[in-house]
Amino acid sequence: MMTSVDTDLIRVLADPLRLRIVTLLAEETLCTTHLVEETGARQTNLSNHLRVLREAGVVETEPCGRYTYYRLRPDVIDRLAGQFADLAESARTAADNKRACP
Amino acid sequence: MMTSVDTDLIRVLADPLRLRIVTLLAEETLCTTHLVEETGARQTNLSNHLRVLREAGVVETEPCGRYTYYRLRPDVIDRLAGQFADLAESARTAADNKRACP
DNA sequence: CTGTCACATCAGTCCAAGCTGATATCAGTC
DNA sequence: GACTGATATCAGCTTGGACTGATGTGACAG
Repeated sequence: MMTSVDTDLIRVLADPLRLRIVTLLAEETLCTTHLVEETGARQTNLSNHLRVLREAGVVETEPCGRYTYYRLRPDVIDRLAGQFADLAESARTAADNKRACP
Repeated sequence: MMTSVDTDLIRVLADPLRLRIVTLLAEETLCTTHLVEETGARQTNLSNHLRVLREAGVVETEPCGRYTYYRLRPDVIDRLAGQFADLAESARTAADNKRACP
């Protein structure tokens, strides 16, 4: 069984600011203005990161007048958690597999 | 409750080659030579990545003569899986929290 | 329709980090 | 000791991607 983790998804979450955004969105649904306040990042920068998160399917948007709400998609995060759990489980099972030196 | 994920740890795992190494090590304990064969990467490159993984505590080494065995630490991966699971859980709970527009 | 505000896009800069070749180190073998 | 093979370290090159300022677009208020 070759448990593999979604590389692209991790890379998306590996940026400090993006992870901060995701953490904030795990608590409540916010729009860009709120995120600017919370993170202190420039609007342009934030907008770029939100685009990455959106294209990766990590967040979904809900337009509301001239505002845009961002919501975290729990299933995506859950899938990732599962992949890591499988990896850890696999490592535990194969703890004593040691390939012989060539 | 502010569930936070270890940024440094994710960044370490966000590299494709490093994630490949981790996946291989989840199946069996290997030494550098094996990893060179499996991944096709140069020895120097691999050694650099292994250093990063070692310093992050993701893998542990076991010298064996002139070989060095690398073993994955399941607890570290498990902790990460738990952090993501918490994040997803938090997002589910707070699904309807929507901060009002300013 | 005009101004303002929220948000996205574009073009350019800059730096962290991945990759490499050369070299060092250390363990076995002869 | 001399030699070979396994692994680590070093210095330099190069590139992806994060950040920014300027600008575009679209929605609401007046």
